Amino acid sequence: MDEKSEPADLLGILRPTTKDLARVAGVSRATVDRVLNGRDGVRPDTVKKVNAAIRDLGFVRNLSAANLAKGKSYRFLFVLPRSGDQFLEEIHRHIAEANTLYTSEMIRANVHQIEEHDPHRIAGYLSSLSSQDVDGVAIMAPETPQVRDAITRLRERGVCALPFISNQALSGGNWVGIDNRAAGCTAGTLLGRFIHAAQGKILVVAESMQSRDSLERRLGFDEVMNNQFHNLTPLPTIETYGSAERAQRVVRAAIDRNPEIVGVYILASEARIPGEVLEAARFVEPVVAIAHERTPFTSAALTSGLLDAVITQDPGHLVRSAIRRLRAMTDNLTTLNSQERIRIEVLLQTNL
Amino acid sequence: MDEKSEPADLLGILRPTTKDLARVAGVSRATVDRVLNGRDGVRPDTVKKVNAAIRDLGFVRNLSAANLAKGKSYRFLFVLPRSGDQFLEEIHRHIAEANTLYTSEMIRANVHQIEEHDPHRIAGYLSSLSSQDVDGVAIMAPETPQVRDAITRLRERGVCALPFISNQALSGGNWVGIDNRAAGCTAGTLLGRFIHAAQGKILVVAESMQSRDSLERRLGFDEVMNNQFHNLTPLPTIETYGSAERAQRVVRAAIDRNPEIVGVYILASEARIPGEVLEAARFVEPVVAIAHERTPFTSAALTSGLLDAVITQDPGHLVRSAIRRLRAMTDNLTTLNSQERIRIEVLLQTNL
DNA sequence: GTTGCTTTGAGGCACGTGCCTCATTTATGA
DNA sequence: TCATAAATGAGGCACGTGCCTCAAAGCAAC
Repeated sequence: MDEKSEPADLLGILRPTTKDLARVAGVSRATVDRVLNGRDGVRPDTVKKVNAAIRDLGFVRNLSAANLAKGKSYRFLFVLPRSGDQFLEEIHRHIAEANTLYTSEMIRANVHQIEEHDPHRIAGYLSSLSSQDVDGVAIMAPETPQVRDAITRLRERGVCALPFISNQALSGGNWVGIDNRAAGCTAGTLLGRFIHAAQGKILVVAESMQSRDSLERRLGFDEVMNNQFHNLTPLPTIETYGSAERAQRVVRAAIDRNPEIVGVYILASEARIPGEVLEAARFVEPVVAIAHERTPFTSAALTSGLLDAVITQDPGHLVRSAIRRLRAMTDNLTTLNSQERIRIEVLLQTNL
Repeated sequence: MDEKSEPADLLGILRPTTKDLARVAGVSRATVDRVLNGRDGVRPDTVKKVNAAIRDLGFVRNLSAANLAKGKSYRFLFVLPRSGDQFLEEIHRHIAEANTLYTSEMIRANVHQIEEHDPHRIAGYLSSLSSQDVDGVAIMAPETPQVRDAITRLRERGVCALPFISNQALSGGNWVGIDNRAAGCTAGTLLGRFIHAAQGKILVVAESMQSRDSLERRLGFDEVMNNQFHNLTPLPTIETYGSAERAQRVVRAAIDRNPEIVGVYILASEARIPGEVLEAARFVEPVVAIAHERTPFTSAALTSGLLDAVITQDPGHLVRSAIRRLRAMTDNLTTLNSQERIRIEVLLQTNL
């Protein structure tokens, strides 16, 4: 493997076909086909013979040929919240890009937008989908029992379902998004080490603590704070519920109540709303601030010095990874899944 | 695009074929074939008619069918230095993994190892390759005129060449690896902000400053230091040349000469050699240390506290990205290239 | 009008697999 | 032993494209 291979190997890839399988297994191509595609009416020991041939020859189905024969195309659907923040806009843009990118591979990804805070409607919509309409669905939705059940039933109907960005507990590693606990830890470590004050309090702002993402980030953040930075005291999470007016009120109040604030951690994926409040606040002492997701706002805030670091996941990578994962799931290739870890990126003023 | 598409769209992807092209353009399939594959002997206005049909129908060649018909497989080659550091071992492992992952797509990647410090032999080996043997080559080699020329000639012979991890100036963005200047900036910012001392010196250790990577990292690092951290003075780069004995000597000497060292930046991709010297050094005051690449050594060093941050690029992602890029280049799909940016990852004790 | 050239058409086979049908063989139970 | 069912084989068509041959048509110069 490490050494240069034989020229014969470099010269071309001659892979065994179903004909070879039939020859080696001593059966007909029809029987090979029955085994390969799991049709019944084949004696167990015949199945064994064919499987042995598959193993011996190292047969791997030629997906191009199979897809061509089946006239197969991959129809994927992204179910996203309607709320139009800057991060989601990027996601939309990258789905459109991915469509042109993947046309030659017969992949088509559509988008369905849905009210984020209505689990019933999300579940209802998912229930309306069948394997007739779509091969795989990437779902970005808060974790609720309804959604969880809808996903389970969707899978039972033969549609691949992939939690997207918002984690779902049931997924068991099979989802696309960052490890939010690790992201919270990263935020905590950077904040702790960037702050030079002997002690002080940390303001923590989220959109809502109902989402699993925020919870996990806060969990990782607190873990680091408690273990490593005893001089710093994180305040209870302030929730904006996506409202600028409310953000203005509650953040302002927290700042007034706590003059010893030396750091700010914005958990929310839309940092603009709490960010603008902070910008107006003008702390007496310089405050270290960290937020999530690269958006026009956070990029500008890094440059201006309002933010000191931004922890982000690349939206293009998220989209393409989801598509690749859905395709792999559709084709029953489990191998790929472990490989598509989404990386946590740290943006600083100097590496934008 | 943002709204749910018509059921008809979801129900299946019926894409125009060359037959449709022939019908719409009012020519035969043979002529369509001549135009599509750039054969000559077609009148200019006939070409125009076909191209108009391609545009009107939004025709995109079905790559699966084309590859099947051509019996095409992708034969790729990774040309890597022989020096067996831990980072390269990971690369090897991921190439092997990628091979099983991509078999069903008719992709095969081999490895050729070569003496890193002999540009002549590298150039000679590259010259021996032709499009008969291989479709694309990912090359990890220091930038020298010989190698540069060999790459140019390789491309002229119809073999895709892709600089891999080690940048080559000529590549013009078409390479796989991180932005090393940005990585150096990241190192500088983290080091500067992690250090709480009022002032001090920074030890900078590289394997060799002859590689473009190291130069670019140092460039970004100095930029940040000069602009933002006037209290810190980076020392001239110490080179280990990959020798533990030499590292021991020169690093030790630098430490003895500069008692005011408050930070260490290890540029080299193999951090183990200088790292072990540092470990033995036992500074009087705690020193902030940053290195590159996740390896068993750096991971352990983060956990033990020897290192405070590791800036890394995911080897699996590098390998898979290179393969996808080579395939796109082979198929003349330029779109993908911009999308395959490799992310700089920051590892801390808390997010391993 | 003839010759010689260029351009176009018609048709077919191949790639590897999926999915049919129909005939034939083999095993099972009465 | 025979009837019936289960298992297997033989063969063919389809998918969309690449690539080939050979014939026919168009076109130019003589």
